[in-house]
Amino acid sequence: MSSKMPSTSRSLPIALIRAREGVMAPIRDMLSDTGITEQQWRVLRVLSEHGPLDTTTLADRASLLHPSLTRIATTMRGKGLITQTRDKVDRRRQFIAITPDGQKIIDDNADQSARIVADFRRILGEDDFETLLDLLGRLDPGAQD
Amino acid sequence: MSSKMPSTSRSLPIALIRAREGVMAPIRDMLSDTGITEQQWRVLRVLSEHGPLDTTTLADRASLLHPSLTRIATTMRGKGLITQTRDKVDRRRQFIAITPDGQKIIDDNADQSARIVADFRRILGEDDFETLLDLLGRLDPGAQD
DNA sequence: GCTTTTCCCTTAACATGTTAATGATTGCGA
DNA sequence: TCGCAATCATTAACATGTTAAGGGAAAAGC
Repeated sequence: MSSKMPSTSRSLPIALIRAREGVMAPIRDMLSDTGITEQQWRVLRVLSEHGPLDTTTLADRASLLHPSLTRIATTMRGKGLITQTRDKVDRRRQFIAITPDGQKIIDDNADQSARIVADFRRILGEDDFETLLDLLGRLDPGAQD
Repeated sequence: MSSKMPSTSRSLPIALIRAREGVMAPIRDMLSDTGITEQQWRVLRVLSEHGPLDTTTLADRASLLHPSLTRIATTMRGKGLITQTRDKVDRRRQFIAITPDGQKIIDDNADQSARIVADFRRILGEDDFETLLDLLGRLDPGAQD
C-alpha cells in the first residue's frame, strides 16, 4: 500500500474514461437505431465536413489509428456509406468520400446530435464548457490549433 | 454540409479521446517494459489500494466493463499477478486479490508513475488540474463522491 | 418446498485499440 | 538504372470495448 501512489479515485486517466463514457452514452443511444458505431459516425462527420480525404488525413481528423480505419472503411464500404478510390497520380494513396446514403445518416441525426451537444453545454454552462475544451486541448500533444 | 452540425474540431468526444491519448502515452511507455497493459495496471492499482475485492466492485473501481474484467482476470491469473477465489458464503461471488508478484510491479513503478502525474500537474498548473478533474466529474453520470 | 425472479459472473460475437510486420509504390542517390 | 530508403496503406496478432445471451446460485413470493 505504497503512499507514493495517488488515489485511483482522483486519477486523471480514469476521470477521462468516465467522462467519455458519460458523453458517449446518449450518442450511442442515438446511433443504435442507425446500425453504425461511434467511430463510423465520426468518419461520416469528418467526410461530410471536409469532403473527400486521403486515409491518413481522415484517420487523423477522426482520431482513429490507421489500422482501425482500414477495417472500419471496409465495413462502411460494405454498407454503401463511403467510396474508396486510388489516387491516379500517387497509386499508394487511397481517397475516401461519403455517399448519399452516408450523408443521409448525417442529415437524419443532425438535429438530435445538436441537441445532445447543447445539453452538455447547458449542464456545464457556457463558460465551463469552453474551459473544459481548452484544458483538454492542453493535454493533447498533437494540438495543431 | 449541414450547418446544424458543430465542427468536429471542437467536439467534446474527440477532445476527450485526444486528451486521454496524451495522458496515457507516457504511462504506456512505462508499462511496455513490464509486459502488462494499461487496464491490467489499473486492476493492480485498485487491488493494491483497496485489498481483495469482488469482481463487480473491482470492475467499477477500475472503470472496466465486466466482460472485459473476466478476460483480463484470466490473463492476469496466468501471469501470477492475481488470485481468484469463490466466496464460500455466496457461491456466485468471486474474490480477486493481488499477489506478491503483482504488488512488485506496483512497487517497481510507483516512483515513475508519481513522476508522470506530477508532470501533468505542472503542465496544467495546480489550479487548472483540479478544475479539470471537477469538470470531468460533472460529465460522469455515476459520480458517487 | 417449489416456482419464479433476481443476482453475479461468464461466454459469445463483433468492432475497435495497439503494436509490429508486410506490401506496394514512389523518390532519391550513386 | 539500379539499389535503397522513405512513404502510404494493409495485414496480423493480441487485448479490450460493447451488447446480448447463457448458466449457476441465492432470494423472494406463494
